[in-house]
Amino acid sequence: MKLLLVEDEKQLSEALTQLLIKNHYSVDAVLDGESGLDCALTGIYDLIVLDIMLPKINGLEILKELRANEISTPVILLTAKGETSDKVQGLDGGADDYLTKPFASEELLARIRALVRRKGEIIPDNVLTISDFRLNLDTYELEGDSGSVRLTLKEYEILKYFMYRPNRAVSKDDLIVKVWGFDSEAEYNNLEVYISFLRKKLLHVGTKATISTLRGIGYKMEE
Amino acid sequence: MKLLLVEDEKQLSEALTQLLIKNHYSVDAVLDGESGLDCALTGIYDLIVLDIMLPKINGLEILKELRANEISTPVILLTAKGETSDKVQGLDGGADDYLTKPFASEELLARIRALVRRKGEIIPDNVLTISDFRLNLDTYELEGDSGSVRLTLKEYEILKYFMYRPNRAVSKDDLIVKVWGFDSEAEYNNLEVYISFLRKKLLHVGTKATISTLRGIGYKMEE
DNA sequence: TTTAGCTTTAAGATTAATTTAAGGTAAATG
DNA sequence: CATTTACCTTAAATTAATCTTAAAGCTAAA
Repeated sequence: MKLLLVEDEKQLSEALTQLLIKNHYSVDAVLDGESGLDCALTGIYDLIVLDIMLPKINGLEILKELRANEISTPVILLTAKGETSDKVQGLDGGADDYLTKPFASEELLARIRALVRRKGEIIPDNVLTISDFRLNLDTYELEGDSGSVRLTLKEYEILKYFMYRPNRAVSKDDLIVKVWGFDSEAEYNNLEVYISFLRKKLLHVGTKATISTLRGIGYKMEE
Repeated sequence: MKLLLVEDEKQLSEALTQLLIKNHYSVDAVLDGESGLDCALTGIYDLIVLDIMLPKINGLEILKELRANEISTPVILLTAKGETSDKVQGLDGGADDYLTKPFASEELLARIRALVRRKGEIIPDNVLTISDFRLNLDTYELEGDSGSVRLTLKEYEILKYFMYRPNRAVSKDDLIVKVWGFDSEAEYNNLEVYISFLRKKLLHVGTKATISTLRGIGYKMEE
């Protein structure tokens, strides 16, 4: 998680940098608006902490420029006490949150956490996760610790069905109805072939999860 | 979790209501199609169990009306035996699942769980409990204080039969009919072998419950 | 039309559940 | 007490379900 800190008061900048590093963020700190804008425009940051009062270019202009360039990195503005108009302008200009100096470290950390989280919610990652592997619903890819594979449509649908019901017995009939349709002529063997394919792919991406067979009952995905 | 039950056979309706309440669902039951549609249109239910043959408005029409009003509450249709065209129409019309009468309670519960789960909620496993051990109906596992074991299909069915009748005598003939089917050629010895298997597994998971033999009568599971 | 990639079919191999069978144990009977 | 009968337990045999692979069949895109 990479943060950009744009703050000209050297002492405060260093203190915040220390604080953020201690909390496992990777931090780039710059001391004036011009450098701030340059860095911010790269778009590589997960979040920007931006002071408003800055030499050369002020924070609000940076923010405006950023949004004009369609960079949607979340921004927390730091404003001096009482400057309510800054706050309004800032939020109107696309800031995600603001903090009035002086503030408690915990306050800043909490807001950073909230924004980083919110970002995750705005762009919901369409991924189902079970133990040590993931099924990416957007790309039809099965992702594990030692790689990822494309799944075909049938493989995907079968695995998805399992992933909604981890550690539960699933009957072949139910699976066939869900994947091939209720009026399909698909035989058990069709499903069995795909289970075989899936097991290979699960192995290939290096997950510990397995599809175990329950003879006469069906299958069960075990984490 | 709020369910709507639309079923005109009063006896069945009441039986199902009891069953669902026992399984911790909150249930509204109505006896004709008109009321059914009114209730369903409120959209407050998490799932609807809908009979097809109904007075006033039939189930398929209710379903159609619902979907036309963009109400996407999951629907399980109840259909009389053999009415395949109903089934086809129903699933085409936006039903999520269907069940042919007569059906086992467990079957209905399982399908409700499956549909509700699809909405992303976590549903606890369905488990039968007797004194100090449990039969997990979703995983086919026997769970005790000192571990759990997989049961095979026959073991599972026999144990389930006992657990629905704790401390009661059970005849061998009944068990054989239930597990092997009424026209099976299974000998008493077949059952006896499985009782032996089960006793071992019960011991293994560390329960105090036992299956005692009643000479000339059958067996009894004692807590 | 050709091609590539899925899906289905089919057949033989494998494996685990189930059944059979046989020898032993304990309860009931007389 | 002897004997019958029901039941238990184990291991081997059988059966049926499932696995796996390869090839054939499809379908949509090039």
